[in-house]
Amino acid sequence: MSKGPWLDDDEQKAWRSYLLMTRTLETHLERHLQRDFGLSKSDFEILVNLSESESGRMRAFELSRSTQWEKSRLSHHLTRMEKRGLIRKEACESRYPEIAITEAGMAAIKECAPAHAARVREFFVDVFGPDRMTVLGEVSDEVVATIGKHCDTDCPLADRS
Amino acid sequence: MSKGPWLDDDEQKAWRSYLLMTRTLETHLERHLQRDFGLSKSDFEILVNLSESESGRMRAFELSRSTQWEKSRLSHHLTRMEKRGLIRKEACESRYPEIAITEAGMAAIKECAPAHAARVREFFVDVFGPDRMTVLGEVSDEVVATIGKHCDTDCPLADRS
DNA sequence: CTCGTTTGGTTGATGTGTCAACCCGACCCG
DNA sequence: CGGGTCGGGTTGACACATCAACCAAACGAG
Repeated sequence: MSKGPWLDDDEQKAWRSYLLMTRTLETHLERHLQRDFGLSKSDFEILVNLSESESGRMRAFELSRSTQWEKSRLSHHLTRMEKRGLIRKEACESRYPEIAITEAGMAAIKECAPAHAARVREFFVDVFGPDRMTVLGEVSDEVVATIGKHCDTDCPLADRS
Repeated sequence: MSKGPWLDDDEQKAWRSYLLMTRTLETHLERHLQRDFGLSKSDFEILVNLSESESGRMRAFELSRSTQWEKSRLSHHLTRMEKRGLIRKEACESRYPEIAITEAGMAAIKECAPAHAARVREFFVDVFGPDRMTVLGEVSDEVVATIGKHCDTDCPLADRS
């Protein structure tokens, strides 16, 4: 702000390095997941959430909250995942279906999680090292908080679920 | 490596903070671009590259190299952008068409670039501050290099253009 | 009670990304 | 000359994301 909107050369350079890094890392992890286990990043995210819940079942809006996905995206993706046998929508007493992870879904995530974690460690965590990793965690939270503060009063990023 | 594949609690926490940050920042910037200027992140990336070239025209494979996109994605997106009048594919002497930015495309990016840069500054660069930003740039390059090294000998991430 | 609003969720249209297949000219090797 | 194969690019089918519209039950105020 003190320096106007534009980025100076150093800032540009660092920003573009960051952009390249996030893209490279993301595509690398995603391709690995896809080609070795047939799971997309989205599949993985859903399965992680379900498998970390006690009962292996959650309501759709809980998933929506924890993944930050739009409800329609979630709905579409869940029907696709159901078709592939990774989850099941099962009716329960109170009107809305619960989303349950299937045996196949559980097996899939148990199989790929260690390899995925190993890649995250090898290509990211270990490259940063403990100190820089700690700093990254802190500053990430700050960035999220800053955007959140701005959006509370300005734009509807907080998902109109 | 010394610690096995799994992430410990601190690492998990930092990693998830990072994931949340990248997603939040990306969707925020993208929504802003879309709603205020009608441009997607992809449009923006193409237009930046073209507008930064001297002549305002590039061959498709140059764009492919600098954006790191697959050729088919690029081809599809360019035809869509041409339909919207942001670019033009024009024949030149040597067999392949050149991609040229149009007046409309130039106008679009000139209009949105300052606001975009301002948001990057406000929500990211200024939150990091100069020191942490410098470190981020360095470590980003290291991560990219690490992944690149691994993929040279192992998997075809380097786009089989 | 009834009407309006909120909440949880689905649907369809459309835009975008990915994969595999293909096209075609150039270049190389026999 | 004849056939690889490589580089640059297009195409079609499909998976995925986004947006707006819709639906039905629940809630709240008049």
